[in-house]
Amino acid sequence: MPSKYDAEPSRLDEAARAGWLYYVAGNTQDEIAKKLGVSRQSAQRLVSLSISAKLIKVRLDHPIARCMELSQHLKDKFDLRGCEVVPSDPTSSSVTLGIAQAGAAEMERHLKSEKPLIMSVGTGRTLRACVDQLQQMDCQMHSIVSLVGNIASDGSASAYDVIVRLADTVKAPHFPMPLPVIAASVGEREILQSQTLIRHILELAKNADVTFVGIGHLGEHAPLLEDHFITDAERADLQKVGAVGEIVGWTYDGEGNIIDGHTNDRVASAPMMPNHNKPVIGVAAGIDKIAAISGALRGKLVNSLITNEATAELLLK
Amino acid sequence: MPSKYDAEPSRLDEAARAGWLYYVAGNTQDEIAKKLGVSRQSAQRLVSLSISAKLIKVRLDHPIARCMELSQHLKDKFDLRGCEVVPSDPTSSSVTLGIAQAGAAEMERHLKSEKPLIMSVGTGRTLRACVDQLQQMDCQMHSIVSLVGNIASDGSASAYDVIVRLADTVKAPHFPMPLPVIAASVGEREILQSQTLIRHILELAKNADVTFVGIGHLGEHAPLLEDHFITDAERADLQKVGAVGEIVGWTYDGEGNIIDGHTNDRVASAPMMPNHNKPVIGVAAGIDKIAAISGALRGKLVNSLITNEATAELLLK
DNA sequence: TACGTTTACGGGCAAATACTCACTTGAATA
DNA sequence: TATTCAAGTGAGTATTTGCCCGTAAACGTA
Repeated sequence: MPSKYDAEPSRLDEAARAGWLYYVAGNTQDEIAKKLGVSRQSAQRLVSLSISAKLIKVRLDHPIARCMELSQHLKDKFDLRGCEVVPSDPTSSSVTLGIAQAGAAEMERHLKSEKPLIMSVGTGRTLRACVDQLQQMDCQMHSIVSLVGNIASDGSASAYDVIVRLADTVKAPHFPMPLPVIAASVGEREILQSQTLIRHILELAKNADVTFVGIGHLGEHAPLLEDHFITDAERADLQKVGAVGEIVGWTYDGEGNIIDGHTNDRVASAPMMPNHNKPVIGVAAGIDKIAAISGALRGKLVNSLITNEATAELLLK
Repeated sequence: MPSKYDAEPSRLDEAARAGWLYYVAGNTQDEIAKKLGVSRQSAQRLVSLSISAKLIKVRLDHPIARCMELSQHLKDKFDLRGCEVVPSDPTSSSVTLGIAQAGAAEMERHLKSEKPLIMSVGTGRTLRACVDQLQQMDCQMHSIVSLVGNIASDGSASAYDVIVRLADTVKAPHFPMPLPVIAASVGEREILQSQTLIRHILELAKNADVTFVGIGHLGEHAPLLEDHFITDAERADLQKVGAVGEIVGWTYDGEGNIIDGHTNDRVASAPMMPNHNKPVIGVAAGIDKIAAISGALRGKLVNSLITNEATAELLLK
């Protein structure tokens, strides 16, 4: 297997070099071509590769007035510890655009801490996008624990495996939860959660110093449904009793009250802790998530929010 | 008085937004212009402002990034034409690992030139390692000339015969210097260097288009000593008068000034040319060479450097 | 060895971007 | 009120970049 110190630098090494020269040093592609001894076209390919391989990470470091304003209003209205609003691109279809970078920055901020901390994380597309924006770090003193099972109904590991990727990038010890999101029965949940290993993980999660979760809606394309954790009948049922959103599998109504019974009887995730005294950061945006986010904020299921401009405006309506 | 949450966005806000749309969301400046309701040129100015105001932070997440940064700092600090820093493998004891490949690549880059050029080379373990990494080429139009004698004190050819191996690999006419590195006396040097053949070689060396040299230290295991070109007494003597390093036999102090007298009176190598206007590339790494490399850079005995990460960090201290 | 397939390369060109210059605006000042 | 000056604007233009496409080398297969 080729190592990092291979005689000939891998294509990615060259791409990194080209990307650095282009974005950091401000060379033109012609200059890069000359320096690396390749044609201009090859240099262009390398630069382009450095982006597509996610080697280049761009962030905006400026509080845009409009976003600051929205964030302040959200903080006031929902009594939040923190709130970050990133600009929206009205024409972009990507919901995680911008959110991902902001989420990653917030994660890094916590992970940079000298003293060991426990970070707990949920799962989902949004969190995964955040984790993809993280820079490599060395966080061996921290621990990362999953709040939610990563076993899909068919037994495979979830496609949005946030924790492994996260721990991999920041080189931290991690504790995924080898459980389904929702157990087959109440009894099964009892049995699963009584395992020593799982109890240890749940204990860790309870003591987490900071928590990052995504927020799922229960509409037509509910993540829980799309990932086959619940059936469409169950979803319809939940909606009927007023459920509007879901965090790590726990469904709740418009006021943020955890739904009694239904699938919640079988959710194997770590329990929600409304009004938690540590940062619990929800990362979510999108028009179809408005009700879900609003509920989570009202019920104080999360006490911090990272979202975008458009979503923030709707939440303040 | 305008508050932080003023409705009216400042120019920097607009710049931030434009920068965000450009770098994070990937819009073209035309699209940004449309969205912000300004002309395309203004959009360009905003984007450009977002960079010059350092609102946009670009990071390269790859081990190479550190090397690029170090290389840039070295270039700035010592006013170098070029500088390449290769990753260090902290677990490897080999000092030439990586350097050799980088050096070979640099040599090849020059040798690929269509128009005939003269390459002059020093000697030593490091250069030998570079040459061993060269690929076969056909460079009959170029000439390769040695800067330094290859006759050891016992009359044998040096074990690190760089030039013959180099010329052999790239099939170029070559001019080794049939001299000792250090003549027995000042007079002997005169006689040796007055030979027509030698004078021709020295003339060639003076007109070299590119030069590659190793950098030797004068510590306990100084190459000059180990190869029996100088005695331990001479070495101690040189150290006493401040010599820290040596290039093709010429010893110099911490500021890169060639030592007056001592062994330098008898060095038979081509003369050093500080501040040369052609590339003079030093190839060296290792903790015991720090002072020697630093001196060579300060005195502009070389104007380009190929080294490794660990050495680069120490040089910048 | 011959042949089909994949991969990378570089020429060329249209789109996108950066830069220059002459002009406008508005605030400060004589 | 006139003048100066800094900052911004749009037009025009040169440079840079992104991408298509034909060619060639590399690779796997028969």
